[in-house]
Amino acid sequence: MHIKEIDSLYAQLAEKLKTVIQTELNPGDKMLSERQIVAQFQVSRNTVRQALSQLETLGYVQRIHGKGTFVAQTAQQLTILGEYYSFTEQMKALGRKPKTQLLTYEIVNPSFDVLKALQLPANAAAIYLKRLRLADGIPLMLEHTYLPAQKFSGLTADKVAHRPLYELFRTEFNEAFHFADESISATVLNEEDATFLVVPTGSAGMHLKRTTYDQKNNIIEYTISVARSDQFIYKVRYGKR
Amino acid sequence: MHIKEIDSLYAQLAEKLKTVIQTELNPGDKMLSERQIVAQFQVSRNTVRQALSQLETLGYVQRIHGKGTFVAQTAQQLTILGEYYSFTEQMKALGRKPKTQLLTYEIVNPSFDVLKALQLPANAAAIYLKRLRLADGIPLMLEHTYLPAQKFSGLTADKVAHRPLYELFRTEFNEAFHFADESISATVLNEEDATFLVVPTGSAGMHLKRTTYDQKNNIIEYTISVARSDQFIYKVRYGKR
DNA sequence: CAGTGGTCTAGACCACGTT
DNA sequence: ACGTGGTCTAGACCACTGT
Repeated sequence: MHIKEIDSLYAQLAEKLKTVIQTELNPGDKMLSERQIVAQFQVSRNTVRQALSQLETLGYVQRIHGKGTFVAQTAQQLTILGEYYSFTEQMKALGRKPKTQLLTYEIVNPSFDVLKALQLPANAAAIYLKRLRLADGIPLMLEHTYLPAQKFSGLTADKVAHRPLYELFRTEFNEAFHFADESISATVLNEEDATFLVVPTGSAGMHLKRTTYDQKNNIIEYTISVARSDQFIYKVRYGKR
Repeated sequence: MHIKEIDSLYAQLAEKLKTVIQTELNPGDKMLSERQIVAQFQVSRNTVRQALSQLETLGYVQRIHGKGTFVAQTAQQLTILGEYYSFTEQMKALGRKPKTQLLTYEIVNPSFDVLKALQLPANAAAIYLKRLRLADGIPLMLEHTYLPAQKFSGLTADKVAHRPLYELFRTEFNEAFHFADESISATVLNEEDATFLVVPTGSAGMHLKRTTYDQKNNIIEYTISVARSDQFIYKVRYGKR
């Protein structure tokens, strides 16, 4: 095996730079500037930028406008248990300072997909919440939550902004978490999501869609989340219980 | 909200092209060539290529060397249940033709991370399997599996190549799946993984790490998988059982 | 063969951060 | 003021796909 293709110039350059990074430099070190690489390797600056772009998307380097190119710090990823239902409690258990920003509170006529997920009739209203979850000030995930408006008619923006959702379910609506279905996929972050999560457009992210059921097997919540994949790992256990 | 920044030229161009794609074209349609865009929008070809690159990583278009740029087909993603333990059985249940290619069979002295995951002493050997999973001929995931060599000493390459691993566990070693821990994260695919999965380097992918336990709570398997995120969605259920 | 995307060059100016 | 990465240009050649 190990068939080596005749690579393009920038791919060769990226390989060379990768070697330099791994053998001579440490995380956080500043490396050669683009113009220094141009001079040293006798290639055009566009070629250098192609090589550096590849190294950046693969997570080897980080480029900062006006400062330079740096060997990437490998961030410590948080391990989040999938079945855990309270973000706030879980963050506290991990010794992190959780924060939830309520960005939007609206009564909406949801799209067909959302109606289907909530198993609501065509004209039903839903409460839409857009919330940003942070740990130690670092944005972790952006959540779009839809709740059946009829069932949770007393749920005001003020309440949502100051208390955990699952706590409100229990105390104000006598609804307890029974089980949840979650689907997980990976995507490249678009500009809007990337802006909220403070990462470059094109970074890897996780898409989580969760449907939560109460004790009577009614759907009480449908949440679509977009998460920074450099900041957390999702952990799941199968089988034993 | 909706603060609009003064974007770069290529970002503006990308936005214009996106509008054209969404209003005038259908998936699979061929769109303007790079040189046609250059002529029509009065920008340089590099700028056009920057815009198209962005649209490609965000999944709006697909560029094919020698043919042209096409509006992306949104692939039908397979829903894979996380707790299911046999790839082959699950694919059959979904009506897909599964195939597993055994790429590597080796007895190795695994790295520290793998030893730790398998809870083996420092000098222990492991069986290393590299397998590519396909459905209907499309590569889905690349699996790196490590098994404790002592426990599975009779497991030959020939057996592994022709029968499902969990079946061999049951029939030849009297080891049954009890439970598994799995961690899930998203990354951008590096060149090697992307080559096996037949997607462009830099596409989004999922990293799955699974530790499987038998009835006596001994670890019988540690598998690191890299999966194409355009081809499948991982589904998990919490709580009820 | 013509047309397409892929790579590469040499040079220019802009925007940002530090000194 | 200076050096950095970010954007943009105009032009060239290569590699691939179809006719």
